[in-house]
Formats: sequence, structure tokens, C-alpha cells
Amino acid sequence: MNINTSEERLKARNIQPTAMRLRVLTYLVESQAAISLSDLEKKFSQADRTTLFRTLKTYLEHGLVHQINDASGTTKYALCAENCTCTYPDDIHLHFYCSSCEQTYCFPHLGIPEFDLPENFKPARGNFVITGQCSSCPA
Amino acid sequence: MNINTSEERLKARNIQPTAMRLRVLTYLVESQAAISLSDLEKKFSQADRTTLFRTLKTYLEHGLVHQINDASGTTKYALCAENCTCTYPDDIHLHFYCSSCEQTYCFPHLGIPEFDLPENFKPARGNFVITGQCSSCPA
DNA sequence: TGATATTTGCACTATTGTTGCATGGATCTG
DNA sequence: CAGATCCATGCAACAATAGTGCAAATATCA
Ligand SMILES: [Mn+2]
Ligand SMILES: [Mn+2]
Ligand SMILES: [Zn+2]
Ligand SMILES: [Zn+2]
Repeated sequence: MNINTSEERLKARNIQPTAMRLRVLTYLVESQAAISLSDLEKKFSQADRTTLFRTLKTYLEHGLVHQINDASGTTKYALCAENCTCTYPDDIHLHFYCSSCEQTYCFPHLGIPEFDLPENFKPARGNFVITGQCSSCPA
Repeated sequence: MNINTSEERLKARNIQPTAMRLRVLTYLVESQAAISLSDLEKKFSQADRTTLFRTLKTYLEHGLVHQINDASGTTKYALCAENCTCTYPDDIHLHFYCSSCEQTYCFPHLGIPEFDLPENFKPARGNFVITGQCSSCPA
């Protein structure tokens, strides 16, 4: 499947491509780091908070984005790879939260090793975050 | 250093052993899983929320407990090993959050591998949580 | 004992995340 | 195209968690 436009990308995940959803997706594509709901509020100040919240919720439910719980207290979101299903451990990767600039980065090439869980512990999802200082911030 | 009593354990971390702090520590020792502030509120309903909040904060600042951000929305706390300094990656371990019973487990024997971070990314702390179903919950 | 420092309790505040409901626009069906 | 239906949006309110300011109580020290 070849996805060129934002509209096609939404349709591929069975998301109705409304004006707002297209604009949020464009913002996500352009962002280098993961974004939060309050980031969206700042970017789209004319739109209602609830609409943006539900936009992210819809994206999440349809596997367009994944959720990141860094130590910042606010949930962040980042685009999934085109054919990602967010299954553990295949599609789970490391995240890095910079406590200086408060940006959260995806490291998709750093996969998560399989942990040797005790008998009858069934993994479903994973959240792996390293906190520290990123390369853009002075030591 | 040999730490037998709760009082000694607090003093070893330079925490003044008040009555409340001793009771909370005992509860932490007895707990099999990580606890939240609201767990403490239920357990010690006579005490003020703020006191319990600040007790955990003090424990955290003195390295007696470590903080776990599972996906439950509430921060959890668990006792550190006696000589733990919470440094990455030495003292960081995997946590498991059961979405059925909402308990959070420490797996201290499952260490965290060193990730090959890009140049000039300086790790300081880590939060590694797998969500799923624990061995006590029916499939 | 009196002075000083720490701990606790109460009342508020802040932030994030979430839901109910009414409205408006899009989409479907005949 | 008209009417019915469905979905997205906006507004308001709510809930849960986290955190602060300040004064009273308690412990510690000289
Ligand atoms: Mn990511
Ligand atoms: Mn732990
Ligand atoms: Zn940074
Ligand atoms: Zn369980």
C-alpha cells in the first residue's frame, strides 16, 4: 500500500479525514519530537480542546499514533510506522525524554529485547523511556 | 551496614523516623506490589493526604523508594534495595503492570540492557514498564 | 527551660484528562 | 433533491491527581 497524502493515510486506518484531523496529522508529520495535547492546543488555538483530545483518541484507537508516558506528567503521542500494529515486542521501541528541553524522541531503530518474564505473565504492551539530556541541550 | 529495624532503615537514609514514616515503611515492606498515594490514603485513613504525599516525597528524595510511572495514571512507589542509588542502568529494573488487577510488580532480577543511544544523548534515569496480565489473573 | 527546626494538618490551587449533551455538517437512501 | 441518519464539533461541567502556603503542633538542641 502506497500512502502519499495525509488523506490517504487517514483512510488507510479507517479514519474519516475531516479538516481538523488532516491539519493535526500534518503537524504530527512535521514534528521531530512527540507531541502532547497541550502542544496541539497551542498550535491550533482556534480549535476546541475536546476536539483535539478526541482527535488524538481516534488516532490512537486506529493505530495511527502510539502513546508515550514519559516522566513529564503529560502523555505524548507520535506517529506509528505505516504498517505498525503496536504489538509487543515487535513494534515497541525506546523513547528518550530530555529533562532540559522537555522533548520526547522516538528511537524506532532501537528495538526492545524480550524480557524473561516469570511463568504466566502475559505481556501486551510496553513503555520504555530513558530520561536524560539530549544532544541539542548544553551539558 | 546491617539494617534490622524500620527505624534503622530510615536513619540509614537520613530520614527522621517519625511515627507516620515508620508505619508507611512497614506497609511498603509488607506490600508485594508497588503502592500509590491513594493506596496509602485507604490504608491510613486517619492521616492527612498531604502528610502521606510528603512522606513519599521524602522517601523518594532520600533514595528509599523508586517511582514507577505505569500506564494507570497514578504514580506508584516501591522500596529500593538497601544500597541502591537508582543510577541508570545499574539500579534500574523492569516493572510489570497488570491491567486486570491494576497491580504493579518490580522485577529486580531483570536488569535493563544498555541501549545504543545516539551521540551526545546522556541517560540519567529510566522507566521500563510492560503492561499485560499477571499470573494471578485468569486468562 | 527556652529557642529553634522540623513535621503535620487544613484549605486552597493547578493541571490533566474526561464525559454529557446540544448543534451543525456530512453522508446515505429513496 | 428531500428527508433521515450518522458523525464530528463545541461548550460546559466534572473528576482525579498532584502540589503549595501557612499556621499549629511536635520534636530537637543548647
Ligand atoms: Mn515512538
Ligand atoms: Mn521496582
Ligand atoms: Zn533537550
Ligand atoms: Zn493481575
